[in-house]
Amino acid sequence: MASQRGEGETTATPLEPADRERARAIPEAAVARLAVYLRVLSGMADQGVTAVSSEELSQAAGVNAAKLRKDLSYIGSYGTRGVGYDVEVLVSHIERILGLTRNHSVAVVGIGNLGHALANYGGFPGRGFPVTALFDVDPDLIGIPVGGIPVNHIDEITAVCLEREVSIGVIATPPPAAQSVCDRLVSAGVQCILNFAPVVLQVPDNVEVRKVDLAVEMQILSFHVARRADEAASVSDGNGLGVDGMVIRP
Amino acid sequence: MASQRGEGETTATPLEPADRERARAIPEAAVARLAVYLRVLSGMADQGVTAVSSEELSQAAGVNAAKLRKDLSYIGSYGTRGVGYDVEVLVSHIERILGLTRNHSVAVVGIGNLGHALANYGGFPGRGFPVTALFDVDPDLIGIPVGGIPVNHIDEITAVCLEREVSIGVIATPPPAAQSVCDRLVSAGVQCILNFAPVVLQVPDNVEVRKVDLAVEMQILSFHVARRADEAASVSDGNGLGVDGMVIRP
DNA sequence: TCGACTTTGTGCGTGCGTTCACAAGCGGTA
DNA sequence: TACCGCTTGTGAACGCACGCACAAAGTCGA
Repeated sequence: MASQRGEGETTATPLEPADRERARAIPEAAVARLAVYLRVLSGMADQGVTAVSSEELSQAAGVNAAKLRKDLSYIGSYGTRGVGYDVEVLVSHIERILGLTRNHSVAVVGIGNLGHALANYGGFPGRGFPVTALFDVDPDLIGIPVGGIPVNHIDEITAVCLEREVSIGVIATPPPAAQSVCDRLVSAGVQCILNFAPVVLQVPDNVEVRKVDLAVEMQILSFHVARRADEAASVSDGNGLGVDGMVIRP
Repeated sequence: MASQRGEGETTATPLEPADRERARAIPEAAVARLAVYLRVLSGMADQGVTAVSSEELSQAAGVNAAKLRKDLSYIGSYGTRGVGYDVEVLVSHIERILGLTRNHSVAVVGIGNLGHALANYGGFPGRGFPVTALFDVDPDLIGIPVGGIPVNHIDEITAVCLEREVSIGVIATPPPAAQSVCDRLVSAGVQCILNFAPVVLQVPDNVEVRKVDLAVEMQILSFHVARRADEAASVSDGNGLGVDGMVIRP
């Protein structure tokens, strides 16, 4: 982590002070949507589309057109009134704001089913996220290359992360190991963590954690299944009476 | 597997009308947190803890205590003032609200790296989500069991989903196939979809979609890396010190 | 050059979700 | 039984984000 930004020359495009100001003010929700816009725009660019209106783009991204324009306004005014947005221009500005002009070296910890899948994505979806280090505790895995990267023992995490300038750590371990792995990543200077383990991680303030929690996602869906089923039931059973005779539906 | 929910008598515990009313009013964000509370509580129950205060529970779940109490109040008043909550009671009420008293049969479409990983979880984290069907287009995969379930051809999706009463579809296909798979799931009567493909799915209003988007997650982290780097840069124009006094430039 | 049309950028009202703060309620204790 | 301390449950204030609606600003055709 120490020399992530090289001295003198850096591969990353630094943000203009005006943009810094902006970046600080972008709502988290808008950042997530910007990433979606970026993907849609990239797809359009690949198909030779050069210009797009907020209406078209918003529809492709599945959001409200006004919201999209507001989101884009957070990063500056790069549209042309009466015409729309230049796809290339928008792509490059979103990439810049999202920090995608620099490479983010990724380490995956826990090479089980999920870890394998993640490692094999190799250079994550959307590029710019090369997986450069893999870790596990299983002696049978150490040294075996997965997706082209040999697996290191987890004890080497600090040294390897520093050496390869890992900026994002992905935790794909069993739940009991997650917090300990997290602590090690943090002490190796990793400030951004993507956590697949169903555990609430405790981290210092200066570390950013995003969690991907399958169980929670499934349970949210389950909630909706149940809600739907109950709505259907309450329509079909037809008495509209609550537990103690209280009328729920007027 | 065909008779997961018997005809006539259902294994699912129906919600009382009073709870139905409540379930409808629970904010989406709160539902997600309830799932987290549930996991923490289950862990506590396994360790023999029988009672817990909102303060303890909120800390373990990584949220504000007041928010936790409000979240719990959405599902009813099951705490004891001056004491706290009974773990078992809370677990069973959250399970009921989230619809976890019934089994939710899951189909995974796209048996690549990720699909394999998902299928092998076998009965999803937290139980209650048995994977009962797998689909792919690759002829080499058809019939091969993964995690105990043989892979079906995707053309059989409607028949198999209906037969096995699939209520949740998981899309783990390459992006170009996702929308088509989604359409097929919907026409097979699946109303809840968990989408891992980096595509914005278009679905009818009565279908619930949750998406897990690795690229977006990585890019959000990237944004934070960039923001941090810029903050450090704007601070360090002289002292070379980072946020917590750590030397960024040796 | 002018006018009509199109689309952006944004000020503002609205609604939802979070947080605060306190009254209500319960168990323990004298 | 009456009091005390603790914790819940929730009313109310706050803040953020969404969406509307419109002015500003640009293009295109005449």
